[in-house]
Amino acid sequence: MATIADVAREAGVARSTVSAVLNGRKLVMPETRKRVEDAIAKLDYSVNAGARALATSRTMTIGVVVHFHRAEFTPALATYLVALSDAATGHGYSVTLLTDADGPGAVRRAVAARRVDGLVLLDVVENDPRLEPIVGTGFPAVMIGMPHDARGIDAVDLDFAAGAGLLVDHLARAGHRRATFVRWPDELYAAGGTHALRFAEAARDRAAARGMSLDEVACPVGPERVRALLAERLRRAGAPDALLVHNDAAAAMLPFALHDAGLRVPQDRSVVSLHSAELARLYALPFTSVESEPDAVVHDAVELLLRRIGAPDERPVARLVTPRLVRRESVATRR
Amino acid sequence: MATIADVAREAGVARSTVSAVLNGRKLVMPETRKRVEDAIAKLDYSVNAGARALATSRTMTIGVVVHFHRAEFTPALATYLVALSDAATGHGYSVTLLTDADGPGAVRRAVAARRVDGLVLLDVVENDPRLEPIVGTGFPAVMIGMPHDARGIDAVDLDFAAGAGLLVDHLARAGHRRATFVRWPDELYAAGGTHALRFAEAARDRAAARGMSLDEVACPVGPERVRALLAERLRRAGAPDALLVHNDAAAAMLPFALHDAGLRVPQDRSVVSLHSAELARLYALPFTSVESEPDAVVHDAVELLLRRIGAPDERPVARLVTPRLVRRESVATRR
DNA sequence: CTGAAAGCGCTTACAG
DNA sequence: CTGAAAGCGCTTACAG
Repeated sequence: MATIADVAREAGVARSTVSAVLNGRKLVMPETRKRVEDAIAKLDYSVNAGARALATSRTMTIGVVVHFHRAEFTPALATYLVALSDAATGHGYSVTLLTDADGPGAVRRAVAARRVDGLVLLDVVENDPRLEPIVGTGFPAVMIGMPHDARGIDAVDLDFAAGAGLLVDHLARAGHRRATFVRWPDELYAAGGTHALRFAEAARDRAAARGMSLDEVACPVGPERVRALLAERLRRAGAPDALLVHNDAAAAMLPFALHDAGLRVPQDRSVVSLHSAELARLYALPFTSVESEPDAVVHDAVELLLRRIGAPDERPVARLVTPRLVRRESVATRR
Repeated sequence: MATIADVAREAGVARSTVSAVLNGRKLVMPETRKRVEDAIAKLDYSVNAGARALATSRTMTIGVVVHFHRAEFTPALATYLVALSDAATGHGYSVTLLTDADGPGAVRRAVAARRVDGLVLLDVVENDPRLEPIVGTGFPAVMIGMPHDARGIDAVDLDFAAGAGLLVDHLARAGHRRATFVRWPDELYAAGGTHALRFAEAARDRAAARGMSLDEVACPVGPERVRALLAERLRRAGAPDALLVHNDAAAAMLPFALHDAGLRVPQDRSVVSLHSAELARLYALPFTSVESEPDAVVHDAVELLLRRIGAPDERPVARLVTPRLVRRESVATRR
């Protein structure tokens, strides 16, 4: 493998001159530059990333910290990882995966070994143990998720409250005065799933403001149980003819539960939902909905992180991604 | 951040002695070792991974190359990525993500910049363009997937032929003489999805050997279309009362198609399937099946890759992971 | 505008 | 068993 010394020799210049044309720092005579570029091409030279990192104290890599529970069951994770890698590559950064059964250990080791210039933490929840190693250190990091106390760390997330507002408004404008709010199980709210809390609070507030009443159903985990529960609720006499859904498992099973109950959308039931974009694709969900915005969220996260790497001492930032309503004709107008 | 020089000073020894206790290469007097270890603890010292990499020419990181098409639609990808990262971490390696809309570009750059010691290529297909940058270079790599021509690169995959054998045998032993073989669309076989080919060929051979006849149905893409097609085939007069499935979309929709057709499993239809483990969990599939073995496949891939990094010149290896039959009472005995 | 020198934080022969 | 020195492949002041 050719080194910068080989290139310098081939071009008949000093190594520092090669370095100068490599990273465009200094002005180099066009003719000299040409000689260097020819030598680089001839020798098929590439900068050794590790050597550059040692000299600059910049690894040009970011670590993405996957929540250890997340690995279990998550069609969305890959989308975020690939999007992160693409976004980072666009800025000349690499992405290294930080996973660990033991949670904060992977973060601590990566930071200590100076393997990464910054961190992206996926799916941050309240009191997330992965924050421990970096809180107070000023190490550049950005959370995807929005815990109540950001502890001085930058954060990006979809604006779940605004999403709830869009969906409730959509039902209200269609004339619905009552809706079943199919939501996550209570444990999730208790465990600090802040997106769930933000959605639920906003949904209740907006519904109240709109004079709409909400029947809440906390859905369990597991496709079969969800399907059975939903079918039972749908069949109940006097059930509202609109559904507001914030629960991926429920959204996925809802078409089948509706089928089980012999109900058509939108003729018999209007449905709106907030769920992950991957879920919508995987199950071809036919509902008017607000979807997660992995590309936008990741784009902002990388942008914030790189800014933070460049300016570690600026005030922490929280950024909410504006949700969009995707219309799919699952809401009928009521008189 | 403390350096090895700080530790040496603190312990009153030479840097090389610190290095020796760090990587246990040389014998160090117990008392000296203790002084060094105390200094390390006191200064909270960690080796700078980049500096070590420069000195040893070993980055201790492996690149995982994600097929650019895969990002689109794949609940299984995250499982493989997390499993890879866990397995690599267990051997002291990091994992960096190599994605690129332009396919081989990411591989070429990572190798040229000496960012990685080796590569894991996920979901390799026939004539995979990601192989181009490394074929013939001897750069350590292992494919997950088993193209017809391995081009000198190590490969690991589930033994799809053996999986087909297990499933056909299971139906045959239960007395079935005919089955509908629900398979992938023709395009997939044409495009070089070698797992599909290996399964199909083995299924036909084994069925013939068992005196079982197979009605083949190539399933299209898209949940709704799959569901409709399956329901139609299931209702047909004289349709076989057993199904052999190798198509994830079809497996996912089959419970619903059976429901649409008013058929019960196993009373009306026996079903066996080979599909991804993630799919089985996500949809709670109730079929006796052979599932992908992400943990075993990834374990073997990492093992082969590390061996290859240590011995670049040994002959290429192909390893098949033995499939297991998971019984779920979806097959009834016929007389 | 160009080049010689020092340094980034390690490891590894090689003397002692 | 321990230590001084050279080197890994870069970048960056600093002279010229």
